Amino acid sequence: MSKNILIGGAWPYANSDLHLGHIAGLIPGDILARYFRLKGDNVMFVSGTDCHGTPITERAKKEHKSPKEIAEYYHKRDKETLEKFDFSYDLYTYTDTDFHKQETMKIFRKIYDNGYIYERIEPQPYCEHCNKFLSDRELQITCPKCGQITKADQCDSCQYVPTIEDMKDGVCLECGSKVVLKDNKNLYLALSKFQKEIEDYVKANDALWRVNAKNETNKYLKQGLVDRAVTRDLDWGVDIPVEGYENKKMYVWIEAVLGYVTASMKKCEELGLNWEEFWKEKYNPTIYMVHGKDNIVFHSIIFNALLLALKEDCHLVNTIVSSEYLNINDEKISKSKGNGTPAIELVEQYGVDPLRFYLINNGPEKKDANFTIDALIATNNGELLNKFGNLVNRTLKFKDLAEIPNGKLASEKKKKIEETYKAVGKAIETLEFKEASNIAMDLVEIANKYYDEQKPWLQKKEDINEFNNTIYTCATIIANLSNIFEPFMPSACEKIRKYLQIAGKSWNLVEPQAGLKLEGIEPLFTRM
RNA sequence: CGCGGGGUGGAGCAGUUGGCAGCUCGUCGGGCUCAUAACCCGAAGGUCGUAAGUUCGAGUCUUACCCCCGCAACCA
Repeated sequence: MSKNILIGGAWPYANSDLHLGHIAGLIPGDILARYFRLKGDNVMFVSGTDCHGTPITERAKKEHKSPKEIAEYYHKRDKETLEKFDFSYDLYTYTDTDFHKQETMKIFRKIYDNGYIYERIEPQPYCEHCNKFLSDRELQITCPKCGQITKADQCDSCQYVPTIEDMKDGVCLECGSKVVLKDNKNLYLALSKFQKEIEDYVKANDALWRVNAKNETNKYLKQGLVDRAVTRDLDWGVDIPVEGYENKKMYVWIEAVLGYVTASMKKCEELGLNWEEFWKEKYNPTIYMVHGKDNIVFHSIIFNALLLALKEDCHLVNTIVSSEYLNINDEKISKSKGNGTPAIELVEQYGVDPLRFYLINNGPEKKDANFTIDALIATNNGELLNKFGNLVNRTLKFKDLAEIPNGKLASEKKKKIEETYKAVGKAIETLEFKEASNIAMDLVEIANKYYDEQKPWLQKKEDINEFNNTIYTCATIIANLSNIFEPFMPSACEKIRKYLQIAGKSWNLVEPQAGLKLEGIEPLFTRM
């Protein structure tokens, strides 16, 4: 009975390299995707690069490039980074494709026709010199509360959020001219109409959500959902499929979040599948959204509201998988501190498995976590190499051992393996990834203990049958570790499968072939 | 009364519905030699930030207080 499972990884924004914090927040998605595939479920794991929005146009202007050039550069770079981290996306696309733009426009139009997107005319700061309406962040005002000069989205020093009245004396950040207030029309998404439905939905689904996801979402619900403008006065983005809005673009969060839908449509189209299996109520899919804590409300509230507004029997997001933040050397990752080393450089230097395992085992699952190179080295040498790598090596490269002996799997170890599948699976399904990796590692320790108790180096001289059983049992444990660790460290698992000629991956007990020649066994991990 | 996160053996952390305080590393002692000097066994080390309360029982619930961290922009 395979289930339809849609997993959406947050869309990286195309204006800087991905750093380790991004990877830490996205890795749970890959764990889920790999695990459910092993279980035989019908998985669709999608993401892509978010190409639109003001920060990219600002950056393009500064570098005398087009927004498209910036977006394409970072899309390529992010895609390569994610591949090097072994992310198993079914499709990693970007929002500037014609397909995405066409489909999001269709969805937008449907929501408009359904009456959940409506026009509102209201005064907005306008720069007569630049000849354009200014967004809050393009406007400079004197804060009426504390008197400081600040951008108009929020006061830099006292956090006050300016009203439209406060903006009438502002100046354009770009040219310094004083602005005027002028009527502008924008389209608004009627979030307020979904207050009740989203409240009920959250109550019914949040059992597995992290505390941060519940709190953030409830904070907004408690304040009452406020309608949000979904059009922007920009020239870079997705067009508005409504008459009279030819010179505006779609609010980036609206179309970016719809990327989960368009990407799975695209992939299903390529494969000749029906995308509705992952999104429509009648197919009973399970939907996971994976991202950092600052993305929560866009997925728990706005995205769900869009799905509701479509009125097409869409299934809502079941589970929000929201990570906390990763600090580097006890400091927040920031460009000004220069500690946001591009993740791609780290993975090239230290290898994918150690970084993945570290981020899973010590990552920001429930609270902010810290990353240091020393801790990475300790995890690599102590946990991975000394325990896991050594188990593989001492078994498969036992002195003068040429092939997997014809032995018998110790029954209590067989039981242990089966229990481990169950326990790791349960931990993954309840989003306890740190716990899951610990349980998996316990099996490694059990195997090392068993090895020492059996003393195969003595058995080999004294009782060859016992020796065969010991090595066969350990080889079987190793074979199953290649399944159990697959969601965490796919590269190392691939190596094991190659050594033991395990054909398929699965979430069931496998046994290696007795008589298999043991050749070309290389260490799984390298000492740092 | 701005918001949020956190204080658990030397370090880093786990403790989900209250029920004998756990894990990894480090330290000390022992065993083994198959293995990338890796592995295994044992030991020391904590009044769980402070105080009061609820309870047969509190790291876990309540209240007060103390301390640490983040909160312009870049930024998950």
